[in-house]
Amino acid sequence: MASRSTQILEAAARVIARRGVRGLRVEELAAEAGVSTALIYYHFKDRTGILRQTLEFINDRAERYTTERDPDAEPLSPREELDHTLLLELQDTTEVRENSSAWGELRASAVFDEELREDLARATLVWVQEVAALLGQVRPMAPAVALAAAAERLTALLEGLSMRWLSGTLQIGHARVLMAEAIEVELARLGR
Amino acid sequence: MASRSTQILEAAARVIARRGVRGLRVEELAAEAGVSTALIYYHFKDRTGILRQTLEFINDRAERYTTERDPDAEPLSPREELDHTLLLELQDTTEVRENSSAWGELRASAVFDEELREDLARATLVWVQEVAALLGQVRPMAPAVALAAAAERLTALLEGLSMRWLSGTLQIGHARVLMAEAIEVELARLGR
DNA sequence: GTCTATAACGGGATAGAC
DNA sequence: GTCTATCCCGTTATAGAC
Repeated sequence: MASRSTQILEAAARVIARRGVRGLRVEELAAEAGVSTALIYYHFKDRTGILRQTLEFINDRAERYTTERDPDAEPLSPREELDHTLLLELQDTTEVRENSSAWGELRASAVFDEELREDLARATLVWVQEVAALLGQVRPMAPAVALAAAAERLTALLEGLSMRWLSGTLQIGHARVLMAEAIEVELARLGR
Repeated sequence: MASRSTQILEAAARVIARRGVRGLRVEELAAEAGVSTALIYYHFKDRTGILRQTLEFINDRAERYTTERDPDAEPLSPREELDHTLLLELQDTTEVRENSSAWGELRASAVFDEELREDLARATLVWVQEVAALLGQVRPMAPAVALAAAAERLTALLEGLSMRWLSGTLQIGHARVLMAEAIEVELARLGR
């Protein structure tokens, strides 16, 4: 059974996906969690505290759905794993939507908030290196700098496509096609 | 002499670059423009109206600095014009920074604000078609759908790189290199 | 731990004079 | 067209009962 705090954090993730970090209203969060606003303040210091812990919560959850795989399923080839990793973020499921929204909010907020930058830069670096490593498995002969550059482009593109999807500029299906082609394009270059 | 409305919009671009769309306070905007808050509401319907027109304003301005060229300079080749158009958005000047910040904010805000979506989608479409046309001049034999897809990827990548730059995750010089290489990569594919 | 009720305040928007 | 003054609503946060 999830604790009250967890229940509130889950509700917060849903509200943030719907309204954004800066659109989160404590009253709406309370309604979403089925509790009173006062109880929110019993469990969390203030609005900023809610936000910080929610982003942590979302990050942990993303780690789970990105990494975790059915142990009975046959292992993926490097190429499949690459596609899997990148295209997983372009799926219209509640969890991915919530996560992508929060990530986009975090990225956009960091432009005006020094405090967020370091965490964001570190998380981005980890992600880029992960993708670079996967690219390296598919193209073992490619030089490291080329792999790094391709990984930076693919992840930056994913962020761009994700924002266009979430902001209603791009259909999710089309975004996936564009992303898949981008992987092709980059691999073609790395394979020369 | 710029009109009052223009003066306010210029101030709005500066405030948005500093505080973000959601950090824009009408009072701060009034101070920045050197007028009263009431005058803002004389010239604009409401806060959302300010935002919408500012988007239009920065778009027009971007159009200007992207398109406009010294009439005495020799004309650019299609390829040069393509590089020019895309790399201009990755320059550390006040105007570009303001435009990119505002654009990123509007993109992020549109995720949670229906009202902004249509304008943003239209502006994006215009931009994508412009880039697709330039790509078509460099690769006249490429099919239209391939040109459109490449243009969507390049512009989405530019948005992604721009956000990383503005949020302090990526050096501007490196962002330019990545963008330039992306153009190479896409042209290589279109040229097959 | 959880609620109801409300204090306190920030900020969008307007009235009305000039 | 532009200002000063202010209204008033939405939101955060707390007090105090249970």
